[in-house]
Order: sequence, then C-alpha cells, then structure tokens
Amino acid sequence: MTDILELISGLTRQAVQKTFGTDVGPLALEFAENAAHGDLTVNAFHLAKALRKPPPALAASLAAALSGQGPITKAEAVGGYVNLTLDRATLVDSAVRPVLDDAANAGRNNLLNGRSMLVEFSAPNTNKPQHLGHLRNNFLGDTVARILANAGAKVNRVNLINDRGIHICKSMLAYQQFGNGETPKTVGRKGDHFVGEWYVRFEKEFQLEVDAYIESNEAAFQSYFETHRLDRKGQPRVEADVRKEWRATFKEENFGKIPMGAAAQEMLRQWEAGDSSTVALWKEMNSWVFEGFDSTYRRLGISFDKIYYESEAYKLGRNLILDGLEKGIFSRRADGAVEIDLSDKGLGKKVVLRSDGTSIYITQDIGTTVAKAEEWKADGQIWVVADEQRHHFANLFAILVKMGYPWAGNLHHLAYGMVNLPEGRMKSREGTVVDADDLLDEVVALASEEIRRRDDQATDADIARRAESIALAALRFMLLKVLPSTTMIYNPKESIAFDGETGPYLLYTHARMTRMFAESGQSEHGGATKFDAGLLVEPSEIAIARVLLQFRQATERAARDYAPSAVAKWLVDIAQAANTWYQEVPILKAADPALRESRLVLAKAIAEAIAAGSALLGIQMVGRM
RNA sequence: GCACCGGUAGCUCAACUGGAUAGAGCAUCGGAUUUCUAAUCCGACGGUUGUGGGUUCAAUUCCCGCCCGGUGCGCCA
Repeated sequence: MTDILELISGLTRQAVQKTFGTDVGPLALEFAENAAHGDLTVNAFHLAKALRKPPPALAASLAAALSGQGPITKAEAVGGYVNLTLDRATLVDSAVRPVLDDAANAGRNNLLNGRSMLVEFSAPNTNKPQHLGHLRNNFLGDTVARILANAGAKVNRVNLINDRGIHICKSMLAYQQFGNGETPKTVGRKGDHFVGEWYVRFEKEFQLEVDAYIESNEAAFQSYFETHRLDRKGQPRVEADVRKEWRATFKEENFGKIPMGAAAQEMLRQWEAGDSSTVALWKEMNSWVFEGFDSTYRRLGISFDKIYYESEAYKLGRNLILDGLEKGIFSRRADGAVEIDLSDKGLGKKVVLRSDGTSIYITQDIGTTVAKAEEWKADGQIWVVADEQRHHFANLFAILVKMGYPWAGNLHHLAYGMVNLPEGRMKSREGTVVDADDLLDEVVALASEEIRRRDDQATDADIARRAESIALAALRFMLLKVLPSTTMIYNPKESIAFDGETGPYLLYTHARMTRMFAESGQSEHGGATKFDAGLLVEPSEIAIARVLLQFRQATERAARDYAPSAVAKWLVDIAQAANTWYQEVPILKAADPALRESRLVLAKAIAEAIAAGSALLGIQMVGRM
C-alpha cells in the first residue's frame, strides 16, 4: 500500500506546482508536536526562498489548495505554517495496518540500500576483564550494526582484540612470579578476572618498588629539580610542588629503571623474539581471558562475524607505507623516520614508521583498515572507540584519503563519551572501575527481588530467567538512550527502578498489550480482518496512530546519525501513548464487540511495534514481568 | 599555547541539524486502584539554554570574544 506520508507529501508537491507553477521537489513533512497544530505540518518558510513569496501568503494559498485533498480534511494556515489534519479513520488505518502486516518492515528504511558496512567494536585488552565503558561500547556497536542493517545495508561486525604488548606482559610476569601454578579452574575464578587480578598484583608490586626507589634516590629528585626549578615565566618554584610533580611523572618515565618494569620489558622482547616458554605462557593466559570474554559476550547477546587479534595484525601496514613512500605519498626524514604531512587537512605531520623501520599504532591501523575493506568488500567502515581517540582517527582517515582508497571518504569514528557513576569518575588507580560482569550480576539480583515481591508463585529457575532478561534490558536501554557523544552518568539504582524511561517500562508495556490479546482468546491471525479503524476515535487512540507513523523517521535518523537514542526515544513515546490509552479506555471490557475487536488489534500492533523497535536496540521482550 | 568535546529545570537526558509556547524521566507536591498486570495513569511545580556581542523574518542550534569542566596535541597503545 502507499505510505500515507508519501501520499501527503506528493499532494503537497502537486499543490505547490499547481498554485505557483514551480516544482520544488520532494517535500519534507513535519509531525506536529502539539495536537492543536493538526497531524502534519508543511513549513512554508522552507519554500519561501524557492518561490520568492512571503511565507504567510504561501501558507495561505497552500492551505486553500490542500484542504479536502485526499485524506486531508483540514488545512489551516497559521503564520508561515500549514497545519494538516487527516481523516481520522485513514490516519489510524494507515498507521496500524503496516505494523500488522509486518512490524519489522514498518520500521525499515532504505537509507543505505546496497551499501556494505563494517562495524568494529569492543576491542578489549587481554590483561583485564571488561568494565562499564566496554558495556557502552559493546551495546553501541551491536546496536548500530542492527540499525544500519535495518536501513538496508549489508553489515558485518568485527572485534580487534589487543592481545599483545606491555600490558599483557605485566599480568604474565606477576603470574609467573607469584602464581604458584594456580589456574582459573583451581581457584574457581572466571578466566578474564583471574588474569586481571595478576595485572593488579603487578601494579601493586611495581608501586612498592617505585616507592622504595623514590625513598632511596634523593639524588634522582635533585637532578630533576635542577632542570625544573623555574616555572614558565622564569620564576623559582616551590620545592614541594616540584617533588609532587616528579613523583607523579616518575613512574612512566622511569618504567625501565624499576626491576619489575625492566622485567616486563624483557618479557615483551622475548615474546617478540618468539621465545617458546614466553609464548606458551602468553597463549595459556590468553586462552583463559578469551574463555571469560566469550561467556560475557554470550550473556550480553553480543556476537561478531570475525575476531581479529593484534598479535596477528600488528605487522600489517608496513608494506603499504613502503609502497606509498615510492609513490611520494609519504616522505623519509633525515633521521630515517617515514612521515606524512597532513597540514592541508588541518592536522600536523604524522610519523608512520619509526626511524628503525618498525611499525607504530597507526601503521597497524592503516594495514587492518585496508585488509578489512578487501576482506569484507566494505565500502564503509565504522569504529566504535572512546572519544579520546578522535585525533588518532582524524589522522588515520586523512592518511587513507591521501593514499587514494575509493572508500576512504566513508570511514567514521563513532566516538562515545565516558560513562561515570553518580559518585564520580571511574579511575582504575583508585579501584573505582565498575566491572561489567559484577555490575550485571548486581542488576540481575535487584530484578529478582522485584519479581519475587510481585510474584510468589514463580519458581527460582523462572525468576532467574526473567531477571536476566529484565536486567539486560534495563542496562542496555540506559546506556543506549543517551547520545553516544554525551559523557553520561550511569546510575545503577535508577536503572533498576522500573519506572520512567527504562527498559523494564518497555517490557512491561509490551507484556500488558500482548497478555490482553492472549487473554481475549483471539487467534493470532484473523483479528486484523475485522479491524475497523473508523471505530478508534478516542484522542489516546489517535495519539498512538501518530506515534506509530513516526517509527520509520526514528530509524532513519538513527541510521543517519548513528544514534540509537532516536529509536529509544521513539520507544518511550509509543509506550507512554499505549499506557495512557490503556488507562483511559476499556479494551477487553469494551461493550461493543466490534470496538473491542479493533482495540485488541491495536494492542497487538503496539506490542509488535515495541518488540520491533526494541529488537533494533538488542532488547528482547519477555512473556511476563 | 593550539585543537576537539561539552555547559539546557534541583538531578539525568532530549530537542528531527535554523522554525510555532525549549520537551521527557527522576525527585517534590496533589489526585486516580472492588484492575484489562498501579512496575501504570492524570495534574501541579520547575528555564534569562554558562556569559557578552553578531548574523537572520526566526538562534539551544551558525559566527566572534570570554568563563567553567573534560579530552587530546608521541618514533605510546
């Protein structure tokens, strides 16, 4: 059937053409926020430039031309706007039917038809378990992949695990020195947590050595003081301040001078040289971590088409740079380092190969990006990575453009802000990092309590199953309803308070609607044939129809802006409209059988729309709360 | 110093990329329940959109200055 929005848009375009003799092309309609402004609005200000007439006059002529056309029962000019009111029955019918026919399709759009997109996300390190920030990353990546697929793109999702480098050597070293051959199995610990604890142990032991070194090396401070005794303006500084600064920077700058640091560096050298016992230990500890990651991903409902490992990918890119050097894209400095000048892109010069010829971080990223584009035949790539790395990605993209890849203009860094707690910032040094698994357990426990309070008949197994779903919905919705770029505060208590704009609110609304339908004794199909939109004339029913019509607009915007929050917002709108309706209007108890039937069908449509929208956010419905 | 991100109701967040009276949720206060599942609904209260200019018929949105917070600016990752 013809989409009613396209129909009205077409009528408006025709009206403009007929009245002013100019075709202004497809017209965008706005949904009226205020019921007093009708259902849809044509903004005459936007037409004013093309038609060179004052907006109020335009609006008046358009209103006259549109009134009575098709389903438009009233067209009223107010200032520079034309407010359209649609025939109630047509409005309701055209909003509900598509959802009943195919709810998933009602929210589908074709913004990215024919495109092939690659979404890279998660990217954990193997030295510790995932934390709250990874949850935001995982949910964003997974959801954006769903939203792009919903917009018609072929989407593949990949993960690049950082399994090499000094950080994993720290865990390995502490384990080697203090582990006594324990394994996750012997101590009954999840593998990634187990390895993470050895990382913490390293930091602790290392800090003891640092403290000792600082205590016994006053001479080291004195030499630092010599070179830092004056401030920027050349004024003498207070010694205590300099000492504080020295302590703060000491650890990083003297890593290799401290025994544990030196040992970790040596271990990295051995790993790179392929030393068999080092590699064996590395493999064993990584396998523990991967086991832990697997179980977390499974629990979160996150999956990947492929997982890459930096240990296999870190050498990529070097040859591309050398090729580019011959072509003159890169240049060799006097000291031997290879660099590229990005000043025409508003960036500086960027080194891409060290003077000793070895790779750096961006070299690897150039290599993996090219490899991924080829492997997946992707004409666009997205990275879900924290916003601290904006500059890195700006460099990466600018370099790839200069290298001339046809897809280089189609790369996007989906930068997201930090997630903080109400108590303040998460800091690994202060042990205030929230572990992802622990957090989920906490939310599940709270959900279980709620269920138990309301349902004393449920078995433990049943409660556990329901609590898991509700907790996941709560967590996912909380993290996705905020724009990615926003530095957000996650309040665990609020997320388990099941009222307001929450996942459980959606689940509850859905359960209410489906349960009513089930209790009515109607078969799944057949009801729709008796659906009579003309009977649904209550304001709360019209309101629902208007929200349903905005489904596609929400998914389009989500795909265009990589903003799951657009879908989340729409879900809250439809749930609110549904609950208001439920409160104000008898449905199962409606006296007239035909009316009862039509309302039940509406309830079904609402439930399916909520399920479809939630599915885009990776949120599964539950049978009962 | 330079660049980027942000500053909107007491709190957490929106505002369809320049459009109508800046909207939700939480919190607070007042109402609705012999229920169709009240994990709900209705109402009230709450704003000089950090600040000062500018552009525009129209600015939370664009431009410039300033203030505050955050993050970057490596031959680290």
